[in-house]
Amino acid sequence: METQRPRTNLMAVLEDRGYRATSPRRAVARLLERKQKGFTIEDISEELPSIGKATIYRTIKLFLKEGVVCKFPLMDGAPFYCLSRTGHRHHHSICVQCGEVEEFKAAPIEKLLKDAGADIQGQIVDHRIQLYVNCEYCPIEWTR
Amino acid sequence: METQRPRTNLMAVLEDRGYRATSPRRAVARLLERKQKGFTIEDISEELPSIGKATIYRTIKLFLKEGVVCKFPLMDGAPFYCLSRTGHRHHHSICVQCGEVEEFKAAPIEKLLKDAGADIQGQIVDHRIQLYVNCEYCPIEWTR
DNA sequence: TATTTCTTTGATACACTATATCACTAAATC
DNA sequence: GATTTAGTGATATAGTGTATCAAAGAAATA
Repeated sequence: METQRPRTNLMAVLEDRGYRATSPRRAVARLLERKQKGFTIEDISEELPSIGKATIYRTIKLFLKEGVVCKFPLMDGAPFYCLSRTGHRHHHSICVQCGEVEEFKAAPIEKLLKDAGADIQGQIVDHRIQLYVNCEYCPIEWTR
Repeated sequence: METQRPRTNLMAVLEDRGYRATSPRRAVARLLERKQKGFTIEDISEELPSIGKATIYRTIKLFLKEGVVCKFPLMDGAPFYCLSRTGHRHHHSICVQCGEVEEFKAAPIEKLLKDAGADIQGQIVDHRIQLYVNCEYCPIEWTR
């Protein structure tokens, strides 16, 4: 049996990859593991004021490289991060009100777009999809 | 009959919207109208060195607001711009080698994702799709 | 066309996200 | 415990973009 949201042991990932287990990394890892929603670097930095910002950036970037954290733009382009729960290729739906992030998988993009009748020239190398949503727990705001 | 790539009269768009026809704006408009590919702010600034950078940013932002220019991130997140040829809702495929940008339309995202079997929670408010491709005129590089 | 009004410009300072540098610290290894 | 080497924090710097504000110049009016 598995919980609905399996959480990676972030520190273990780094140690497995040969990185050192330092206390700043442990602190960031612990904090991220408790995150239920997406976050900004500023969020992390404010919650761990004793850790240098450069280290926050470096540590998040490390997690990003190791595939346990994802980065994507909000609607206004501002960078936003979240824990990757599956590790597999996926996309994100971000609640524009509360910052909750859900992962979703879709058919391979080529098939998806072909089925949709899109006419793509050339060979697809990579792709990005972001969905901005009102999550099921947030009242819908029609101000946009 | 229409050419394959109808080009907007950018200056006319601004004048129709009540903005003043200044010479920096005319210069940017003329330059953009000749662009066959995507571009960065730096590109424009280098090609129009006598125009202040703030004005370049302001003018591109104006075109963005009026819907005749699009902005999106490259694979590394760097901002990239292109002329909008259709004006309608669409997505972009960007050649990772030459910067050529093609617009494509797809079925409404809800249908597209539903057909693909994606399980989306909540109400979709907005979405972004970027395809990174090798365009038909660029040799495929397998270095990635 | 001269005058007035009000938008726009360019220079500059600043904000924000992120990386580079480098002396110092602290893990891991010997 | 000493040595080696990776990592840290402070700071400077880079890149993208906006705020400010005096000066310039469109457009409107007389």
